Amino acid sequence: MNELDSFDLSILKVLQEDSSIHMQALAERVNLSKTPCWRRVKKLEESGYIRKYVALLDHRKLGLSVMAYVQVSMKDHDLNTLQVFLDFVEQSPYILDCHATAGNFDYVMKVIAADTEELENFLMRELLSSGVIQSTNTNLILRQKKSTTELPVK
Amino acid sequence: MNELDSFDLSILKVLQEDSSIHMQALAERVNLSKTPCWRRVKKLEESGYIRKYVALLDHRKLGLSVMAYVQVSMKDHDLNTLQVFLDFVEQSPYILDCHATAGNFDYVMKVIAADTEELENFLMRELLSSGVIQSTNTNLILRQKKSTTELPVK
DNA sequence: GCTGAAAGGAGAATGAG
DNA sequence: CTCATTCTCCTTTCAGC
Repeated sequence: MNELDSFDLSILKVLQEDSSIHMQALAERVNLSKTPCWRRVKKLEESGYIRKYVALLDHRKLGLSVMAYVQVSMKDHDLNTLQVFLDFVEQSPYILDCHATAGNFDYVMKVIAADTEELENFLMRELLSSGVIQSTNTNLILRQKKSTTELPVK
Repeated sequence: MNELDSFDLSILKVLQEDSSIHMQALAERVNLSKTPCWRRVKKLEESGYIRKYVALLDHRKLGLSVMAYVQVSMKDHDLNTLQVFLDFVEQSPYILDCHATAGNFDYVMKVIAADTEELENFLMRELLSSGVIQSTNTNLILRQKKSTTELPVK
């Protein structure tokens, strides 16, 4: 699948807002009839434009009220140290995002926890005890103003 | 809906991984039969534990290869200035996240764009021209190591 | 390529035990 | 929760534009 036309883009837009929409309603919203609309969706799934369908949960209802950005500097930058760190990141459910950034620190992570105590425990017991971290800098998130999974399509 | 039991938590876990799963398969994975499983899902939707169902897209395939954290300081902190900024944030599709943080800056935003030029344009033309920003600090994301919408359930 | 219709089947939704 | 039933909608195939 090489290029997306405006129909494909419209479909992606709708689905990343609400994937529980029925094929019939989706078709109407993008001005197609059911069959071609369905075919396009399948194509977008197969070609990987649509990675997956997920349910988004309410973190507050789940008792996860503390979020923070944690900047991390590594002790060393050899492959082994890196791998230990990345394995840790992958495995930890508290870490929602982790990116290597240009700047003073090696990585920025977005972390979620039930409360500051759990966050503290995570940072001290789990993260630092992995042995590969030189220093961290934690910025608590005071208020979440916007958080979306919708990419700017079109 | 007050408390979630282990069945509910299992359901949430599965659905935030893959919401395209069929009710039958979901029921089997959480060791329930179809009907009670379906009833629990509906309850979780109605009570707001499940906020929405969405499709996650591949940002690279969509030509969005540049991401950055942009830290922002406001000129003033009166309600009006704040509102102008938040309206701008809400309205801009480039801004995926925006949080008020404890620290030197007022807000941290996660921004996505096609390339550095588009990012630059966004920052200079759109963000700064809103007139309420004092200063910004941009950290390009070099490599995305982990990015998940799955919350630590249970 | 698209539309429209139509058939079949799968799965969602409901009600009773 | 299980069972059984209803019913909606998905999915495919066909025709024709």
